[in-house]
Amino acid sequence: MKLEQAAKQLEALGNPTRLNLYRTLVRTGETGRPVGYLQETLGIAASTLSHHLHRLILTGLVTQERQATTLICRANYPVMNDLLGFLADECCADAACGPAVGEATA
Amino acid sequence: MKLEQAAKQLEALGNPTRLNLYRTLVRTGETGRPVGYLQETLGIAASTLSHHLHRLILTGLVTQERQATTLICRANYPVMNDLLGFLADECCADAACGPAVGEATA
DNA sequence: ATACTATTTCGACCATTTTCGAAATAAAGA
DNA sequence: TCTTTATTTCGAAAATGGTCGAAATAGTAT
Repeated sequence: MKLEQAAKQLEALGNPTRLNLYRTLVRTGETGRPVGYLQETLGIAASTLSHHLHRLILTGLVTQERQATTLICRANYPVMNDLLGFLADECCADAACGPAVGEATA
Repeated sequence: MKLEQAAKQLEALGNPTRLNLYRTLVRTGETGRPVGYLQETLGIAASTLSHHLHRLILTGLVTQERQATTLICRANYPVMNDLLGFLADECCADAACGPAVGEATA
């Protein structure tokens, strides 16, 4: 994965409101949640939520699907996994993360 | 891990310059790198680097140790692991994440 | 003390972010 | 069509971020 893209995704998650929002969606699972539900749950202005949602969608971390008048939001798990993979590759290339990390020496 | 703290760390990594810097340190391993080396490698102003370094240090992702006149910077692997664990927990707690990335048991 | 090297802090500038309420749009129903 | 519900876009204000060069500081050696 490209560093630029990873940075964008990390930045998207690097805001408490968005991380909370994203966590809600991740925990929800494939069924997803309507925007309105998220707005009530998070207790922020609809326009603010829309803005954050947009940012998450731009990075690919979240997807939306319309069902009648409501928009269902879902966490995009594969994208999350790619991002985790990027971080893990940088950190745990050698799987020696737990103990210490004698990585590049070998 | 607290959401606020995770958000701060993600935000710290969510900037291309800092992510690049952090990646360099992660790949370097326990030996670490002097600030001056990083400055040359990344090709940014010393003051800019210092600013970014400071942010990474504040979140705990990077540590510094003085050796004579030079400061050695190192990635703080345990902190990275905690962050990965937080993300993995949120993602793979019970949802169907394709390939498991980091076993959050760490 | 003086000088030298390595790094940080300061002061500034411009760009981006976060947030809100008001207004606009989208979809479906009466 | 006209309403109602759900959500986004617009406009704007305050806060934060990223960058640099110049000046200040920390540490060591002479």
